[in-house]
Amino acid sequence: MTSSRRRATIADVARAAGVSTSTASVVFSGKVNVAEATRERVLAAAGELGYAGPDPRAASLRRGRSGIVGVVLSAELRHAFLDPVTTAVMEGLTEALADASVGLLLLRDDPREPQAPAVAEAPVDAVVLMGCSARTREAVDAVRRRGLPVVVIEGDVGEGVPGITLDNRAASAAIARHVADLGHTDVALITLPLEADRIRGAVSPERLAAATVDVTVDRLAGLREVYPDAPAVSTAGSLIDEGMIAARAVLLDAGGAPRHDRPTAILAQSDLLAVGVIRIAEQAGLRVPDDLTVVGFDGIAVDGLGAQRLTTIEQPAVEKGRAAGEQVARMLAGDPGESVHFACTFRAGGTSAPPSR
Amino acid sequence: MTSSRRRATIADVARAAGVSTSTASVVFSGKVNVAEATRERVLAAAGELGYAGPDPRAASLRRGRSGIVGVVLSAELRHAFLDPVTTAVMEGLTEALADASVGLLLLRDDPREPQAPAVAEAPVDAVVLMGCSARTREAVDAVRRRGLPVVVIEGDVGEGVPGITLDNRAASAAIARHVADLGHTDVALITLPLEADRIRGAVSPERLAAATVDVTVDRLAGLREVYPDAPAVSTAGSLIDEGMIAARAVLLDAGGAPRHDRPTAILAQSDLLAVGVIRIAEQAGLRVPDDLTVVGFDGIAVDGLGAQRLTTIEQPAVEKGRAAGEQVARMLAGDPGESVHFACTFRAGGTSAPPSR
DNA sequence: TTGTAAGCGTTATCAT
DNA sequence: ATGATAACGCTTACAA
Repeated sequence: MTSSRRRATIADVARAAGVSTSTASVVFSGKVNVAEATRERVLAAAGELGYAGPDPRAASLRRGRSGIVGVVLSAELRHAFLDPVTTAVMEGLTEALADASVGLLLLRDDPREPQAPAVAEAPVDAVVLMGCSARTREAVDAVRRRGLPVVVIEGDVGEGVPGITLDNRAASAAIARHVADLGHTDVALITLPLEADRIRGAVSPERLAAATVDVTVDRLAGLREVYPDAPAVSTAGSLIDEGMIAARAVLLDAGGAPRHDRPTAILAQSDLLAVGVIRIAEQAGLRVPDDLTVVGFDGIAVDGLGAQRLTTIEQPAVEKGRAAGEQVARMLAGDPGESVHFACTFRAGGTSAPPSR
Repeated sequence: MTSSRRRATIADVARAAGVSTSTASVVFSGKVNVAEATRERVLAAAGELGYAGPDPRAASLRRGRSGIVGVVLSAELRHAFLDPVTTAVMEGLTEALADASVGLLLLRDDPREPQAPAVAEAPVDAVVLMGCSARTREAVDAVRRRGLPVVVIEGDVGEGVPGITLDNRAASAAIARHVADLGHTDVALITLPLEADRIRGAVSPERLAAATVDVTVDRLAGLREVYPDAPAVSTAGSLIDEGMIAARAVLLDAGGAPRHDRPTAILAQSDLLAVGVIRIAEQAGLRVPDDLTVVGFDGIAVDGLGAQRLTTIEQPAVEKGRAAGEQVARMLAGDPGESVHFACTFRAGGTSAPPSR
C-alpha cells in the first residue's frame, strides 16, 4: 500500500506499471493521448504506491514556471486588507490570473529587512506591486534582473515597468472644484499617509517635499490646484478610525465641541476617512451636509455603509486589479506589457452642499 | 554587461570567475566559509553577467523545500478579507511563519472547480486551511498524500491533522446564559452561513442537519443549550450588511416598523452581524440595550466602532493564527504537530440589559 | 501510442 | 578553502 522508505516518484510508478516515465508523465499531464488501458494501469500503480501526482517543485524547474504570481503589499498585511480598495484590487487580480496561475503569493515589503527582499527568493513567475514606497524599487530591480514580468499598481517605478495608474490628481482637482463651486472657501484636507512610517499630523511643505507615497502626493496636488492654501492633516491609513482622529483635530476644540473657526468643508482622500469625519461631525452635533460638507475618494462599497451616499470620486478598483492581472498574463505569454491608465469619475452624493455661513 | 542569449546560471558565473559551481553556489548561500578574494571574484562575475542569484525553482527542487506555505480560504478572497477575524488570523500566521517561509500562497477552495484542487499543484511546503467546508476534505487528502504538513483552523478534518480550535459551543452557551440571566425569554438567533452556498433565511431542523460549516453549527448548538427553541436566521457571511438584512427580517414588519412580537434580545454569531442588528434597531427607533439586547461573538476591534462596547465573546484570533503557524513550523522541522484548543472569554459590554417588557 | 534521452539549475556530499 | 560529482523529479522533443 504505502512504501515507507521514500516518497514514490513518477519513475517508480512507471516501473510498477511497466511503462516508460514519459508515458506515466503524460498520463498525469494529459497533454498527449494515451491508450485507455495504459492510462488505467498507470493510475492503478500510482494508487498502489501512494503517488500523489507530479512534484510541483520538479515540474516547475523543468517547465521554467511555478504558476505563482507574487503580490507585494506595502503595508502590513492586516492593514492592507482592511482597505476595501486593496481587497477589490486583489479580487480583480485573482480573477484575471485565474487561468494563468495557481495562486497569489503574499509578499511583505518589509522595510526593516535590510537584505534580500523575499521576492528575490520566491519561486514566482511574475510580480505585482501594490502601493509601493520608494524602497520598493530595490525589490523591483531584483525581480527584473531575474527577467520576471513586473507590474506596478499605483506607484512610480521607473521606465519599462508597466504601471496601472489612476488620474488621482485630476480627479482630486475635480472634486475640489465641486466643493469650490458650492461656495466653500474655508476647507481642510485630510490625507492618506505621506511616508512609509505613517505619521499623523499637519502637512508642512517640508514634509510634503520628502513624502514617498505618490498617491497621497498626487491627490493632494489635485486638491491644492483649487485650494492652494488649505491646511492638510495626514493620517496613518485609510481607516474610519483615522478619519475620526483627524476630524477631531480639525473640527473640535479641546473640550470636544465644534470650534468656531472650523472649516465649512472637509476633503478627505478616501471614503473611509470621510466616513470617520462624518461620524465625528455628527457626534459633535454638526449636520452633514448642512453644517459641514464632507467628500471622499474611492467610491467603493463599504460594509455597513449601504445607505450613506458620499459625495466622492469613484475609482475602478476591481478593474485596476484585473488590468494588472491581464498585463501579467500577457507578459507571461511573451508579449510586452503595457501601462494602463484609468480615469475616475465624480459622483455627487448627499454629503456636500453650499456653506451655511 | 548583459548576455542576450539566455539567462546566466550559476555555472556561467563560476566559469567566468574561474571557480567551481559548488564554490559559486556557496558564495550565494553563505553556508560555508569562502576566501574573501574568491567571494569577490564570484560576485563580480555575477554582476558582469547580470546573474540575480540562484533560481528559486531549482533550489527548491534540490532542497526539497520551496519556502512557501499555502493558505486555503473557504470564501472568496474578497469576502474572506473583509472579515477582521480572518485578517487577524492571517496576521498571526504571517508572524509565526516569518522565519520559516518566504510568504503565504493564497489558494482558493473553489467548489466549482471539479478536478484537482490548486493546492495539489502548488509548490508548497505545508498547508493551512481556514474555515474549510466539507468539500475541503478532498484537498486535505491530496496534500497529505504528498506528505506535506497540514494544519486546520476551525474545521474538522479527520484524525491526525492538527487543528486549531475554539470552544465555540461552550462560549456561545456562556453568552446565551448571560442573556438568559438578564431575564430574556423571547430571543432570536442570527447565524453565520450554514452551507457553502451561503443561503439566507430561517434555519429549519432539516437545514441544520445538512449544514457543513462547523463553526456555525457549534455556536448554534451552544446558544440552543440555553434557548432550545429560539428561532434562528442564517446570513450569507459575517458582515454588517448581512446583520442588517437579518435584523430587518427579525425585528421589523413590512412597513419597516418594529413588530410587536419582536424578540427582546438578539444573539448574533459574530460582532459584525451584531453591529448590523444594532444599526437597524436604532434606525427603527429601538434603543439598545433598553429596548433590545444585542450580543455578538469575536471581540475583535472593528474599524469605526471604537466606542461601541459590544457585549460579546472574545476570541484569540491572532493567537489562533500564530498557533497554526507554530505548528506548521514544528512540522516543517520534523516534529509532530499537535492540536491547540483555545478558550474564549465573555466580555460584558453596553449592549445587553434586562428586558423592559 | 509509447519509449529514449537530454536536460532544467541547484546544492549536498565527499574528496582533495 | 575549493572542486568533482551525483542527485533532486520531472517534461518534452524526437524517434520508433
